[in-house]
Amino acid sequence: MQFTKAEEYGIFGVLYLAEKDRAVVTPLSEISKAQNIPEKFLAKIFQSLSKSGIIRSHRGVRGGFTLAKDPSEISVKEVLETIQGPYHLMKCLGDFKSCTMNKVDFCPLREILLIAEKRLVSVFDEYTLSDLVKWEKARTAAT
Amino acid sequence: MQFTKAEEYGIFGVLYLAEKDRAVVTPLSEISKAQNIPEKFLAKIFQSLSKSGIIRSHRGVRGGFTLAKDPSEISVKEVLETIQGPYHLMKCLGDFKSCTMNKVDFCPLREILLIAEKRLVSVFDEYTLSDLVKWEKARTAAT
DNA sequence: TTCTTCGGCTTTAGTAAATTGCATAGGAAC
DNA sequence: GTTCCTATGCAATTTACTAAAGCCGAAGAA
Ligand code: SF4
Ligand code: SF4
Repeated sequence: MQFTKAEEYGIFGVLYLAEKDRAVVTPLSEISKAQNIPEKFLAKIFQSLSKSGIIRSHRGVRGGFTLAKDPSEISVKEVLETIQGPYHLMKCLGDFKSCTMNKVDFCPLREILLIAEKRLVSVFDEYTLSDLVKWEKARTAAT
Repeated sequence: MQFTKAEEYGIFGVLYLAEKDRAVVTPLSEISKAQNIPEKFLAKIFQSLSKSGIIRSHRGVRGGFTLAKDPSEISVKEVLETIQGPYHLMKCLGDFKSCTMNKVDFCPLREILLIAEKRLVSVFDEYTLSDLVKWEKARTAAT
């Protein structure tokens, strides 16, 4: 529900890959060091990302990770949801049954949360990793 | 950052008041019982709401709470932010200095979070308590 | 004075996030 | 095929925050 370290780390992890050539295999240790992320934590995150087909893993000597698709085809939403599951402002938004109070039939708060969440998630769906990389490059070029 | 019980309880608490005539003084015990909220928890929430001028407290025998303004003048955002402080998807959005990684100059993730948060909060700013009451009444009338 | 209801503070319990550790498996290099 | 490197998988820990309860004091109507 909230923005968590895992998500932040995940984004920066894939972003690091997105900034390189897709063919370059990058070990976890390098990413972890470059982005200041606890290595084991990033490992767990990358495991999920690998399973869901966003990145590809390569074991053995000189192994590591590469992006599985082009950065322009990976939405921010995709990355975030892979890491922490569907983003919900409150559990009941995914399933009305999980309402903690006993609003079995109707809940005005839920209505407004649905609207809010829809707008929120749409932002993450609109942007891709290549957008982020673009912004960063534009910024460093400007200075 | 996340939607918390306190916020949910707070909304339902004021909503209970909003459904009544503004002149009626309602004790915490009644609200707590009607909405299934731990009384002491609700007490703490109402304390903040009282301080920020959303509701008014009345002590002594037959005391309790009333709304300080008309429901149509109380935005959902106002209530939520009173309870848990400014809503931020990540701390750095309020203050760049509180960045946990060392992105001192620029951060692409922050850019996208700013956009997302703006859209999210705008929803809560658009609706007032009277909107929620209206929805509820429309619903109960329909069934 | 008395009883009721809010006010403010402290403490406890519960839950989830953040991090670390270790033993295993796959695979390149030689 | 041996060796070394790097990911994989699971368990355990620490930390942080949420949720809730408790206690005593203050205000105020009856
Ligand atoms: S009371 Fe409303 S907002 Fe809360 S969990 Fe139930 S449906 Fe969701
Ligand atoms: S790295 Fe970016 S998103 Fe994360 S705290 Fe710093 S500014 Fe915010």
